[in-house]
Amino acid sequence: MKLLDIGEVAERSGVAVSALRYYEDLGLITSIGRKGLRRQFGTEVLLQLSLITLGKAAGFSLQEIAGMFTKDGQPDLPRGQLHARADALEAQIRELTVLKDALRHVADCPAPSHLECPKFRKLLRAGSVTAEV
Amino acid sequence: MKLLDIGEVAERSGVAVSALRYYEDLGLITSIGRKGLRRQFGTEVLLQLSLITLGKAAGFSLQEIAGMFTKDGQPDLPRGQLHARADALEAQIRELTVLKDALRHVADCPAPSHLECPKFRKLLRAGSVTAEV
DNA sequence: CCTTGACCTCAAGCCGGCTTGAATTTTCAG
DNA sequence: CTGAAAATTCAAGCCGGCTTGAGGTCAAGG
Repeated sequence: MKLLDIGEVAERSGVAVSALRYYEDLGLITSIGRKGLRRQFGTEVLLQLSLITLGKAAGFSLQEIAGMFTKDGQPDLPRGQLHARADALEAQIRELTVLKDALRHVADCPAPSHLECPKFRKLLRAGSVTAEV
Repeated sequence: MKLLDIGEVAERSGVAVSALRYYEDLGLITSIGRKGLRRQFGTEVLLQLSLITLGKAAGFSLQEIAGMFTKDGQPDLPRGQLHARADALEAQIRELTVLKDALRHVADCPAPSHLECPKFRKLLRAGSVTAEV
């Protein structure tokens, strides 16, 4: 199996060298061994990094992601947790959609004060972002 | 006009007292004056806080939000910026949707290794979250 | 009048997720 | 063989957005 220097992992994964060391500290990835001082990574680390990046984008913390790999680096994905996160993402998507519409409305509404526009207020309320004004 | 103690503003806006002081430091909100030591706020601060909360939810930084109020606290919303942010939100929504689908797929796909499932890989690529594996 | 609870200021701390810097060591191309 | 490029460790710093703590002040109800 071809071994990769940390720099090559960084280049191919798009993850900074310093971040890779940090991930190794956290136990998120593992180097196969050393050549002199230098860490050597197997190519499977690239797949792991894809999953890590995916997990981060989905809003998991690094700690949570760490819990999704077994000690030997195999993904071990907790179905329930994933569905829960997917549900959370759906909720977030709905929220962001409301927000986006509110933003467009604010940008385009010719009313003197948005705060008095009933449509705008309704949008806000739909987003659970409102004080008791 | 009725004046509000900071505690009442906190209660009615859902924003912590410490956060309100912080916002005042940043110039995001303004107290009308003091009664003794105590800040007194006008009720319009509640509307401002709604907008601030909205802006935060939409991903604006506090600095950016500060730029959306005139010196006298009137909203002064930069249309272009709002549309740009709405566009960004749309992009984020698309990304999150892909993510959500990927998550559901991972949770349900019976394949031994998700990393080898073509459908999963396709989902990942669609989300621009992939390394050159 | 006096207590008490809400308020005040200021500096420091916390969170996650890295990045940066300094001082070294090693590898590899020429 | 040599010298540059790339790697190493470790501690400290940075970011935004607050929160916390210590120590002090004050207004209003009983």
